[in-house]
Amino acid sequence: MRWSKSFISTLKEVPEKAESVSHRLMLRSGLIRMLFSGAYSYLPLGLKVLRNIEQIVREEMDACGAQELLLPGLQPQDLWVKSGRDEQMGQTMIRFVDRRGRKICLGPTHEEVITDVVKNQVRSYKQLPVILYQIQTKYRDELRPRFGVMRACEFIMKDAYSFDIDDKGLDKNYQLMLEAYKKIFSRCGLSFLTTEADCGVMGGKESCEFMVPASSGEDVILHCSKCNLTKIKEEGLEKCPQCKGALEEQTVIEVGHVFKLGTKYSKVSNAVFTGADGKIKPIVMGCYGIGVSRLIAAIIEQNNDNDGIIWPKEVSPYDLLVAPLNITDSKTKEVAEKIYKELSIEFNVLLDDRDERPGMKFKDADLIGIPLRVIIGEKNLKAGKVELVKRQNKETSFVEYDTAVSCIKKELLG
RNA sequence: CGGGGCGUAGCUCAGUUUGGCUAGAGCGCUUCGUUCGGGACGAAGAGGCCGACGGUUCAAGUCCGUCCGCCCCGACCA
Repeated sequence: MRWSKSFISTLKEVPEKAESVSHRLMLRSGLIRMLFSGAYSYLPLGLKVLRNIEQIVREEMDACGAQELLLPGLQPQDLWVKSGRDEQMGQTMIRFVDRRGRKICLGPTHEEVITDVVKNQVRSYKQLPVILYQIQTKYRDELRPRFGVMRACEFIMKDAYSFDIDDKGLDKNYQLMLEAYKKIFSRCGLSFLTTEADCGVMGGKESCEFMVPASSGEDVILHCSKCNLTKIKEEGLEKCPQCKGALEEQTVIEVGHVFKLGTKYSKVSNAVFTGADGKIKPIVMGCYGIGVSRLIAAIIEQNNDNDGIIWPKEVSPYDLLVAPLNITDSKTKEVAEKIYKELSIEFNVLLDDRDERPGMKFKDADLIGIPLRVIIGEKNLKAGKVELVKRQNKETSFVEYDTAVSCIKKELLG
């Protein structure tokens, strides 16, 4: 992509309304724009990041045997009345009546719908176990949307559901998902903690949350550095209940939550199967969520400096930024174009071909945070060299420009 | 929904206390020139229903009322 033709628009000044680091940087680097409180447009750069995260999620889900499907965002309110969650959801669920007088809602989550789908397909124990997942927009009329995409009324979630014949099968799939989640968050460049959690309106008997330590987090956990116990903050709790060690508070962002649901939903909607023994039993379920859009904010919270975002390799909107400092110099342009064209075959490359001053290019490059950049300047070119800079630590190296392509390739693959 | 803050150019903000001629600055944008390794400089331009509606007044960005929107804290939240 050529910057001069792209829809990238950066902001020099800090938007006053954005308080959290990630929200500010998302606005400044042109990832998102607000439509109204709680609803955000993803601009091309932001969408690239979103797609990269989705890709990681898909790969890890597929790797553990989960199959992707897509459920409707529109749901009959009736399903929620049956599961007993209609009242529980309260005003968080967006409801309306359609022209035929049908009571509809915009899905805040999909346990009811997936259970309905599965119960109509599964008859026998031979069809189990199965794990299904989707990546989809959820709608929640939040009491208080905040911090940009951190808590929005419309957001993207990966939700997976496992279906087993018994608790033993559920335990196995639950464990499988825990491991997949760890891989996903690691690939996203996050350091995270897991904590036992309350099942809340989901119901079920066991649940685990994935928490990303960050100053703008909405939750607070207590961590014992002695025995590594981590739990949601409770009033009155001063010493570690396990080893009596000191507890530290840490604000965190919840990026994932997994639940052992058991038979809560299968019982009410009669999702049953015939076992090997000929007996009819309810399907044993688990559900597993990741806040995909929220992950972008969490990643930025943990990967930034005063100059801007520092994208982890796998989620970065581009692999490489090619920055010719003076586009009107023919040699500079020629070398930049050559590097750009040759590397674009294999990688996502952004070419800053704007006729702008170097200072502006450096500032923008730092802000949008592409992990690696190659700077082509007249002085170095005269010595036959171009400059490679890593965004992470601004580490700089010089390479001969006729071998630049292979050097960069090596760097990108390494 | 309770408490607090704020709405003036694309962005950041003056101006409102004490009403007064044609509403300002910086950045950004357009054109020209000089520049060119960390958000340059000069010149000339474009860009505003001062959130909306109603009231007070000879006169409202400024005072009063209602509404809308945005941000923060709280309650709430897979």
